[in-house]
Amino acid sequence: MEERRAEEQPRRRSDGERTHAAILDTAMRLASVEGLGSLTIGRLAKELGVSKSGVFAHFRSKERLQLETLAAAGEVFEREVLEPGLKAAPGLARLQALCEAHLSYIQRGVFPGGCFFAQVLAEYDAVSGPIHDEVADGQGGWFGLLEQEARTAQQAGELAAGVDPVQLVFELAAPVELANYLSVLNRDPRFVERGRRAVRERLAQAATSPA
Amino acid sequence: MEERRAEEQPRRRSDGERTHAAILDTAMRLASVEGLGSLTIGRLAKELGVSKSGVFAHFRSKERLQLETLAAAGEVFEREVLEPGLKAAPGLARLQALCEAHLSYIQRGVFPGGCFFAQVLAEYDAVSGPIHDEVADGQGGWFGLLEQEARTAQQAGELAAGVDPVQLVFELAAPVELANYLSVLNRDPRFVERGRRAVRERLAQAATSPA
DNA sequence: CCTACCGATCGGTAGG
DNA sequence: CCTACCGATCGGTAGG
Repeated sequence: MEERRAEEQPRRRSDGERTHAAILDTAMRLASVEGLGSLTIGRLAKELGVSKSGVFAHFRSKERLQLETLAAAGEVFEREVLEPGLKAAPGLARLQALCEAHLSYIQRGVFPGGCFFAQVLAEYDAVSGPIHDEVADGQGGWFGLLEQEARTAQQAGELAAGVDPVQLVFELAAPVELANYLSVLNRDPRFVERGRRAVRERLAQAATSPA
Repeated sequence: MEERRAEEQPRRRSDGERTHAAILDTAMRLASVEGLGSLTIGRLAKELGVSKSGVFAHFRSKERLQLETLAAAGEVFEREVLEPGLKAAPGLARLQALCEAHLSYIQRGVFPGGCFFAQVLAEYDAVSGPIHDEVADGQGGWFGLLEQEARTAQQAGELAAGVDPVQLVFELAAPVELANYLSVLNRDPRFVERGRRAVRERLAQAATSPA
């Protein structure tokens, strides 16, 4: 028997699921600014106007809250960076599109504190534990994807034979990363433009024909 | 009347000054790993085997402790990066030496969590206040120094006339920054080598004669 | 989802 | 530098 839900469409998700998602949404915004370690259950509760144990019940430990927040930010990254970037054709075009999507996501201020993963990377790079490991995995996956596109580009003759794909990806990701930190630090989007220029010039230099 | 101090040389500094310096030393190490915001007076006290108020008395507020820790880290940076880098002749040689000194300081693990300023940059880029402002000033000063050397190099004909000194410094600093984060994240010094290679190649490309 | 509570720790103060 | 203390907040639990 089908239930009639015409008037209730926005409620296909249960209230509990919607609250859960709302908590994670606030948690992502807070953590992008102040860090995942500064997230506190009480602070989130106040921000959302619910009781502390009301928030706690959704996660059962602070670490699970942190890990779920990280996973939720991963979904945002996929939607805002991977999805638009992957629309480009494999190879050089896609490599450039992924870098540009990353820069655009920084420039648009998808997270108020800049790139969520740049924040937690710096925060957990020297701290062992499950968050460190998740961040390292995510970072490795992102670079791996870029390297794959660089190899595809090279096999297609779009990149010079002498180019090292791993080194190239390092040199493309570096200005994007710095653009994020400096644009947030100085509240100046011109740093994103510097990153964009660096990426374009590095790609043009590695390409077999002028871009 | 001169006091005889032959046996007491290491005590030219008073006990209070030595304790103060010892607290800051521990604070720098802790903050480079866990962040300046995670510094707590109680934690420092335990680490040093003194009472909480014993530590507190040296700084009178947490913010002063943080700002003094930041200033102490600045002195380390001057000693470990600026001083060796500035020994090189002004211009291209010095620009390269400053980048190399920065990479070496990362690779040597002067701070256990990697570059102290990379840590606090990411931590405070989106958080307003005196720490943010100090970090922004320090970052601006460092880039300004590098840009000055780039201009000197260009005026001396060591860099091509078409090179934008500000953009060049951005593109030199970016791989150093990423090298820091990735070498710490993956506990793998080969990322420092990637940064070094990127800096060398970028400088060689900007130079008027092959390096 | 709530109130009420636990022990631990926070930054900071008083008084010595 | 110490002990002793303050109110606030932490993560988490009990019981509903």
